[in-house]
Amino acid sequence: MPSRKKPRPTGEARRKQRDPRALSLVQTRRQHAREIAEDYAEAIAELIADRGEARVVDLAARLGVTHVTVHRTVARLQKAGFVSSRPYRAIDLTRRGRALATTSRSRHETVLQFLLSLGIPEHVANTDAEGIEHHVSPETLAAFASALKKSGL
Amino acid sequence: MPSRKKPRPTGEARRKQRDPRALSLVQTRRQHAREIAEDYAEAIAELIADRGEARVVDLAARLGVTHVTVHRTVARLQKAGFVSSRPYRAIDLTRRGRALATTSRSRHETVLQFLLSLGIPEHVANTDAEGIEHHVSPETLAAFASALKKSGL
DNA sequence: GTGTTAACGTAGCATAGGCTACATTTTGTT
DNA sequence: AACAAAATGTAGCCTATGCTACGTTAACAC
Ligand SMILES: [Mn+2]
Ligand SMILES: [Mn+2]
Ligand SMILES: [Mn+2]
Ligand SMILES: [Mn+2]
Repeated sequence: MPSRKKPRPTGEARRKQRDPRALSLVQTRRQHAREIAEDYAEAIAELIADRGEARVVDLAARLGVTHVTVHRTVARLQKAGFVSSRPYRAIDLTRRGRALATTSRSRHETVLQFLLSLGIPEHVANTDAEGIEHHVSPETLAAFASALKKSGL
Repeated sequence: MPSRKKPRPTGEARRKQRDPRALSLVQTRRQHAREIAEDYAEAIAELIADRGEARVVDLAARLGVTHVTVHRTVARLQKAGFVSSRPYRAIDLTRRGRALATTSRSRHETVLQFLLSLGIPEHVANTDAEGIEHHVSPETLAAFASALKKSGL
């Protein structure tokens, strides 16, 4: 038996061994932290493409929250480097924001098409895809795309 | 042109027409609100099955959070009627909690098996399933189960 | 039985992300 | 130019969910 002398660290560092499955839950929480950035980036890019600009009210209507929530969130996303905005002006994506929008949109579309290919009704597939998209690893995304290609033939 | 006289309601009730797609995002947020209850119920049921009881520390290790977070969350779940607990004692599921655990566990398992059937590596499938499970409608769940049955033959 | 320690609980802090109510600015109409 | 309305911003509230630090209780070893 090893003679451990070191006074164990305080706080949560010791404790019962962390279950390895906990990593999946931690990862899921990280994905949730990124989820809003992804949905906003997608929505902003879409609004700019469809109407030339993305306004706070448009985002609010698109995302189902109040303009106040959008305002605060945009400020946070700006601090995080995804968007740029000035008072009373339309919202723009930074280079990083555009990159996020592109990959998110593509992944969202793949997930949606995959669900539709399983025969899920459109309305349901839309909602499920909105949630699922943020939890799909590159591996799973590739598997979805590949299954889609096969079924699409 | 209709002569509208009514002073529009204050607050956010008027505003630009809400995009119908916003409903999906609202639904996704609702699912997130339920997610922790589902994961806790699953974990508690599992611990009880595996070790006879579910302790705060075990849940913390299983879920990847501190015991403090577990403590507070359990209190909230108790208020919501999913668990019962008393100071310094093990945590129990109520009837409702057991029902939630059962359906959550089953859905989780279906999602996981479906991903595995697509050839996703186990480690990745575990993590993806952990996030995806909470966003799978009954329709999609049925489609997964059905695809699984076919592939399983 | 006493002492140590693990488990549990509490206090207090932070961030994210919802909201309403109200203030300000911009924009469009006359 | 002036007014009305829409858009945007600000103040302040709430809940959920994470954390560290520290106090208290229960369990176990001797
Ligand atoms: Mn989404
Ligand atoms: Mn689960
Ligand atoms: Mn989960
Ligand atoms: Mn999610």
